[in-house]
Amino acid sequence: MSESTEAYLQIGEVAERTGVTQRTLRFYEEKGLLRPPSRMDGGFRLYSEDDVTRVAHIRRLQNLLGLTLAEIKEMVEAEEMLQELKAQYRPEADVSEKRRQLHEAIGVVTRQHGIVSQKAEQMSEMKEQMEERLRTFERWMTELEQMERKAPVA
Amino acid sequence: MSESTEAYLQIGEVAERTGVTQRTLRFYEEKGLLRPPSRMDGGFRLYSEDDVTRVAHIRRLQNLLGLTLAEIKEMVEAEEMLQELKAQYRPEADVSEKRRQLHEAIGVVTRQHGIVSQKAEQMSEMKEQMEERLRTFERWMTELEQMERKAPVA
DNA sequence: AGTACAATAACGGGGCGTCAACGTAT
DNA sequence: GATACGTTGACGCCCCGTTATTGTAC
Repeated sequence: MSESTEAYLQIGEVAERTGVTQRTLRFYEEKGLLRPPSRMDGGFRLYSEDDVTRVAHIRRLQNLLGLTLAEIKEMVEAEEMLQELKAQYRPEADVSEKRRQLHEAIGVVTRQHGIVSQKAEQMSEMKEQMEERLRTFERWMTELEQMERKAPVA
Repeated sequence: MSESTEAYLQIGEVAERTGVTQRTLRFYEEKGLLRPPSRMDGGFRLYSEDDVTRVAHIRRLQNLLGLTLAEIKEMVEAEEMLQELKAQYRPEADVSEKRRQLHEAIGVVTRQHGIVSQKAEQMSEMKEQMEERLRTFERWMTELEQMERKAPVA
């Protein structure tokens, strides 16, 4: 169904598309957040579309949830297990082992979901507060303008 | 109306109540995020309830919005201007100067509000995604359990 | 033979954690 | 005089940004 044998990206393109620097991509690799990509003969890194997705995911976990790279690494590893799980879906292998892995993955995502829910709630609180403050400011501004009308500057 | 002349807190109590370390409190002071508190004769820092509020505010800006301390400092300074503004509300002083300050404060809060809105939206997207993933996992789990029923382990 | 892009190595900075050595006393 | 709490350094870690130097070619 899908064609195009050359979906490979160099580090610069990945950087551009994900909004991180090349340095960051190499750093993530060094820390085990990204699997070492394949290389060209000259040593240039060749990334896949999957890698782009991964980076985007990592960034959301960092920016939105404020997780450390160590925490993110755990999650990323759990996701890899799922990849395996999906890949070996046919070969029935050890079913109880699969159950164990799946259970762990559910745990990870459930924890993530808890964090997101909590943060989302705090966010809306904060948003409300800010909106109220803005309304107050606008009132003050109006009052100040009326003062200027009654007692002009000079 | 309010009594109790001694609402003063030592650094340890502030740390406990705000959930940051003493190191962090001293660091914020060093960086100008907290005004240097008063001191006892021996040199111990004495914080006010206001300081506790400030710290909580700073932390929300850090954790929820992911702002840098430099950015937070700007905001904190804008808030101080507002304190003045409120305090000098009677003394009519330079009205156009007040307008300028108020205008700036409105700008700051508006920017904050923009960030919050955007993040809140991304949050709910993420939450949805996670909920869908969880549903998928549960389905898989059910399937696995059925497989075990048909072909028991040993 | 020049340009664009990539590779590794190394130093630097923000935001604290973590001693160490020493002074105070809610 | 022992205990809990506080003070100022100073060094270290994490997550990269930023050169600098050298090699490769989607």
